Amino acid sequence: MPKNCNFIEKLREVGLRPTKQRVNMCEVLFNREKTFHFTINDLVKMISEKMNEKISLATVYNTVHALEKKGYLKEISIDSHKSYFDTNTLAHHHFFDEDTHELIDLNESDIDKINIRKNITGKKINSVEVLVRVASDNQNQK
Amino acid sequence: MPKNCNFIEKLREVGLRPTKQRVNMCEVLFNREKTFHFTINDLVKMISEKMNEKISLATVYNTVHALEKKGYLKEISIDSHKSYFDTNTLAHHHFFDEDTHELIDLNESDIDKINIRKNITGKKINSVEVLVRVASDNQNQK
DNA sequence: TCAATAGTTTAGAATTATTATAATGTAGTT
DNA sequence: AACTACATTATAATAATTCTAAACTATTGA
Repeated sequence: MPKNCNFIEKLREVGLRPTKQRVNMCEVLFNREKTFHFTINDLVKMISEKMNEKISLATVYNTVHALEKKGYLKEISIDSHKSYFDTNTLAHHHFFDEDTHELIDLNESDIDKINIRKNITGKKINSVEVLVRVASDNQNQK
Repeated sequence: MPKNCNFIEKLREVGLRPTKQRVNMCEVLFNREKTFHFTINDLVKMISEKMNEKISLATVYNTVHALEKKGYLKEISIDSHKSYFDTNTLAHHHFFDEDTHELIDLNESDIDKINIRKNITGKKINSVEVLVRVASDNQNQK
């Protein structure tokens, strides 16, 4: 979604009612230069601050899942203990910093095209994603 | 770990007391031809059957984590709702079948060597792993 | 061999993340 | 304005995992 667009119309277009909570969530998520990664808890805090009032945790879960279903968010499974979401919904690769638990996008140009030689009969490939785990140079692997 | 080895000695070598529960867990996990993937619940069932008595869920969690820390198991994060473990502890790639939630290992030869062109100062690469999501050919992506 | 002790197992309680529920509220339509 | 369908909310329920403290067991060394 482009910067400074009207999220009321965007939401309506995809069949989601543009409630106060949803519009605020969209502004927090999409009204920015670069895509980013977040957890549900991060998002609750950010929206509550923006709105200057509480938002129900259940609403954030519901709305995140609604946006995910419409293709505006993507869930990232990296750490089994936390669920991350990404506003970059294209298939892409990540660095995961094992020290800070920070997630960093890799550009297409940072990695060679990946060719999968095996295929499974009756199954098609939906996505191919690489996870590069990194950690501080002067300490051992966790 | 090779087939039919004595897990009592193996456990002792890495500093884990060879208790009845741990030896049984090792036999379930490592006394087989091929590496495999499992969840904690799968494992509780398998060990209980093998022992012909109940094993505490807490013990399975403790022991899986002890084996993981010693490098005999590896956690795989694919599905944020379930935690999978793998007896193949080498960095390797996977197919994930989105229909059945089955996890299939990819051989080294099934995929070209991956070259990461970007690097982060002060960080070293610990692993590079590819996840290929597949689904039935005649249905849309989940 | 046998007691001391340090690590282990256990059932159940606690915690955490997520989903369900049901009452209240609100957007869109007439 | 009023109806209706969908949303939001606080709270309860559920599920996965971790914690706790008492009972147990493998190891050590007298």
